[in-house]
Amino acid sequence: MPLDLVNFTGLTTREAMRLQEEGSKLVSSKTEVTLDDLTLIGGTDISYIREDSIAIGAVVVYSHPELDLMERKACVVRVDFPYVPGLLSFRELPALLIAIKFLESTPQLFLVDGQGLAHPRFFGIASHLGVVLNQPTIGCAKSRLLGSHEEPGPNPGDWAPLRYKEKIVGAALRTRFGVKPIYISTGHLISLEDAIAVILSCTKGYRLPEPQRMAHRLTTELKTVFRAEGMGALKKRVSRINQRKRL
DNA sequence: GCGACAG
DNA sequence: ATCTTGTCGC
Repeated sequence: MPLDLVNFTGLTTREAMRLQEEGSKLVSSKTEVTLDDLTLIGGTDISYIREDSIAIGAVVVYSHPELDLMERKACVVRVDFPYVPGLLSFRELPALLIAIKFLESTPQLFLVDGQGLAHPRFFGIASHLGVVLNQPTIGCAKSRLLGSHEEPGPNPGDWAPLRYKEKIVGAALRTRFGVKPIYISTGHLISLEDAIAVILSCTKGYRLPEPQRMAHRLTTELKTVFRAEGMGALKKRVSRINQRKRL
């Protein structure tokens, strides 16, 4: 029986780590989509409400290189797996997959909040999502999970390799002058160099690339609806968003 | 044993 | 991630 990288119910941390070791063998760093062929790019994010037991997942699609918002989808789901450094995907992937299923368009590449290759077993959430979807993904994290690097230059585009166990697993990339760098690592079907180029191509003066910013904005917006009007209003809002084809 | 530790 | 007011800087 082939390994199940989607159903995590009842999974122990030991089994989860085992799945990551197996999953990492399926990762490819061969670029499948170059900047010229990239026309639709997706961004994902998750927020939590009710003591971390419920997640609000969101995915947005942007045109490239214009960077116009084309579509957005969301979902509200219970989360069972706790947050454990190194096992993030088992907690967040379910919500991301549900939101992505609602998409009508098909982005060629997804930006994921978290690491890809820059992971203890080289299978962070970006790699995990990429293998499950069999599509290119890039890990775009706001902080470091592991590895070391020198301080990248101060200008947008400057970056320094992130090293872990003698290997370059990612990059500390400066996307905005004088602001803390973000951590880029390959998820699946892309090289680090191309991943950096993609990130820079959709960054508009803010620390995070546009698809990521918008996904985060949507998730925060929905969380506000919950706190102000409750679960009923939140679910209605989500279903209303999911009915719209585009914006 | 101790510190680090994506979201 | 989440809990939170004011505050320093471009």
